[in-house]
Amino acid sequence: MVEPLRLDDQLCFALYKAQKQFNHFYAKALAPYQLTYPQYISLLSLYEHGTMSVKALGQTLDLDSGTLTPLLKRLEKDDWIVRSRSTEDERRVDVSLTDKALGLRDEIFAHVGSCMELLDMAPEVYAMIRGNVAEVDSQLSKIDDEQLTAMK
Amino acid sequence: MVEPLRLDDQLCFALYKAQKQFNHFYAKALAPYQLTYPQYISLLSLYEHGTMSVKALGQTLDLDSGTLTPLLKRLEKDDWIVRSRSTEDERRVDVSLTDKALGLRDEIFAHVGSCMELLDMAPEVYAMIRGNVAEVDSQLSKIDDEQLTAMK
DNA sequence: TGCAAATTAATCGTGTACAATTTAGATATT
DNA sequence: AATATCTAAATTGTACACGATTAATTTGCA
Repeated sequence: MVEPLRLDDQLCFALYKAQKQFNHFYAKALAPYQLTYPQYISLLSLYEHGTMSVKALGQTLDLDSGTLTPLLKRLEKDDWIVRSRSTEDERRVDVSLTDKALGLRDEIFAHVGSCMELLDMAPEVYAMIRGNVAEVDSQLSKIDDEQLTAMK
Repeated sequence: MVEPLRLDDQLCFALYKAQKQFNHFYAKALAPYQLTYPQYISLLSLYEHGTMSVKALGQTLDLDSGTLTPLLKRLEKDDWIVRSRSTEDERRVDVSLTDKALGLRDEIFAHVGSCMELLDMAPEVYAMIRGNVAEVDSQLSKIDDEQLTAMK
């Protein structure tokens, strides 16, 4: 007597689909700048924190060097960022914004901001849902890997 | 005077991170069965709807053949599904579950169900958040691609 | 000082995603 | 029937994601 798992009842699936919709939304919104969503949030983090090591950037985005290294190389090729080996600690690679990136900052913020208005959602509702989703993230992160693997 | 976009204020980023946490959760929960999350939801849809064409399966998951074809080939190699060219319409490929998949159905549902309890979230809260996220998905899907590209 | 342990990026392999193209088969129209 | 149109799946190319490994440095400590 096992409860069947229906796809549309599940939070994971709702998140999975919504995240893909956002990806599509940003693909269109960012098309003028030839940026993907992961590239865009990398720039957002750099706008917010300034020059950072790959490690530090990865911590703000929950991404490791296996994802970031090729992504940052593409951003560098398109002149959004510069990667440079730190002189004080040769293990580190510092990522900094180019003049192009700094110059386009306000324009990108304004453009994305106005695209966002098409979502037509009240700020309080938006913030509430964001908080709920962040809470789910937080709860999931508390689950120990061992708890899950020991389950079997 | 442009409003700066802070990463942690944004719904898209909360969704992005929560979805990745769920991926990690399912990677561990599904490890005994050697299934990835996209493979798992493909099986869920087949458990729910029975044999389906690649097209129909893709419609339930919002995925196209570019993603599904290689994924289904892997599921077939591991004896979860069988792909067979339809006789009535030779363009179609029908996907059906194997005896292994049908035999493990209840066990998988029970196992994932008990892993899910570790999330420790009240059913009403879970359902409320799922509904909110689905609503965001729905709102995003209403935005015309032209509206966005015309924005520039 | 000298060397083991820890840290940081980069690399490699596997598995999605998705736009765009191709191929084959079905359907509609003349 | 012949051709154009449409449809389904596969293929190709680009870009993440992430676990695991490797290489180069730095740090801790005997």
